[in-house]
Formats: sequence, structure tokens, C-alpha cells
Amino acid sequence: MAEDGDHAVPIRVDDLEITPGEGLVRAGGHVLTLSVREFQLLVAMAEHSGGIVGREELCRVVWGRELRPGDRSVDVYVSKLRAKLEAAVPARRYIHTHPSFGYRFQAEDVAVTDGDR
Amino acid sequence: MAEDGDHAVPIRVDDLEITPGEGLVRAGGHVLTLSVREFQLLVAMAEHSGGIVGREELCRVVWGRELRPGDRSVDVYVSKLRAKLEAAVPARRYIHTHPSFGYRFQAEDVAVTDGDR
DNA sequence: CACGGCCTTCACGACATCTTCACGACTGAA
DNA sequence: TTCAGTCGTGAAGATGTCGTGAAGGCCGTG
Repeated sequence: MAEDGDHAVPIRVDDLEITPGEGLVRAGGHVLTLSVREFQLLVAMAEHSGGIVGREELCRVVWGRELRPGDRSVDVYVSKLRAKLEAAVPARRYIHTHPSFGYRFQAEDVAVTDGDR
Repeated sequence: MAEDGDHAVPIRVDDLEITPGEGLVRAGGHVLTLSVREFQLLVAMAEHSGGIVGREELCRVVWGRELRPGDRSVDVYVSKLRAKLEAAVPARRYIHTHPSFGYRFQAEDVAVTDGDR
């Protein structure tokens, strides 16, 4: 079934439960308070969980416009989102940077021995 | 058919899953973080998996220019790529050197039988 | 009006990447 | 053995990309 619509089907990634229809995010029994942009960004990445999503696509999906040269909006919101996710679930890391490619959303342990390289 | 476009069709070589459209490489459920050059080099070799690819061609495809005498760029990046592949999948060897000819991309066991002596 | 949250942009520092150089290991020929 | 060509790889400097605090504008609420 097509599931990229606005259905209220929760997206689950590790400890996170994201409910697009309600703008609700639960992290291990803990509810996150996100702004609209933060939430849309989270959903956009979580829908491609495990894959890399480029800044251009994120800008298109969340901001509804093309990414302009020098535009740092996406980076700034990724930073804010990371801060809130880390505050909620310190043991995991969800947003990974792939320089020049984009970001990858996937739950990984923070204290990794070999997972990061 | 020639399908070297930017389709997100994954290239599979043994334990490796390479997704050109996303810049993503998986090795046994493990995600590799590669730079742009490293990734392009990997794709260029993996597309000719099993065959030998010369430095000239690699330089043309990845760097977009002719290989100049004394240019070691290709060698350096092959080295980096080897290091990351070996870290991810220690049991296999993917990049084989054929002196004066080029490199061959093919999965082989590390505990070598004696195949290339 | 005053307050507070959200969004955008700017600026600076931290970090990753790219290129080139340098040295040594290895190989085959004489 | 000695020589010449080839390759592996660590390191340094230049460049590019990213992380993030802060300032300013907008808008809704009390």
C-alpha cells in the first residue's frame, strides 16, 4: 500500500514512535515537544530510515522549495533535532551525517566500538 | 542493457550492497561511511566486477580527467577504500592489484588458498 | 503593549576531505 | 646482487563541509 500519505500510521524506529497525523513523538515512554519544522524533518528522514536522504530532498519535502546555495536551514534544524533526540535518548544516535551526500536516520548505539567508520 | 544511469538499483557483490543513487554501502548489515571519491571509485570498480579496470579509466570516470604521469591519486584512494572494506568485512578481500594493468574488484576469502601465485 | 516561541540568516570554529609528496616494500631483469 | 619500475601508505597543507550559538523579524497570546 502507498504509505507516504498523511495517514496516522505510526513510524517506529528503535525507541521512537512517530505519529505523523498528530505531530506526536514518543521516545521510550517520554514525549518529545517538537516544532512543526522539526517534526516534518524528523518524519521526512524517518520515512527513509536506513537510507541516505540528501539536503535537496529534505528542503523540497519540508520547506517546499529548492535548496539554494549557501542555505543552511536544513543543517540548523538537524542540529536542533539532534539535540532533542539526544536529550530524550542519550544512549542512541539517530541522525548520521554522510558528508556531501546527506543524512541517514538509523538507531545506533552511542558507545560504538566499530560501528562508525 | 546498459543501465549505468543514476537509478537506485543496488549493485551487489558478495556481502556488499552498493546503492549509487544514495551514496550508501552496506556490508553485512553494517553501513559504510565513504567520501564522494571513495564511493565513486568503489562504484566504478564494482560495475566491472570480476574484470580488470585500468588506472586511466578509473581516473577518467572518477576524477573526470586524464591520468597524468606520476599521478598517485587513484592508488591513494584505493588504499583508503581497502582499509574501510577490510574494517567492515575482515574475512574477504575485494580489491586485487594487477601490476601495470590495474585493479580487479572481486570478493575472495582472505585465508588465501593460493589462487594468484 | 509586552512576552515568548518559532523561523531564518549570519558568523566562527571544528572537522572531513582532497591532493601531493616522500619513503620503503616488492618484483622482475640483467 | 644491483637496478629500475610499480605499488602501498603515512603525513602535511589547502580546501570544503558541517555544527551550532546568537541576532533579528514575525506572529499569536494575554
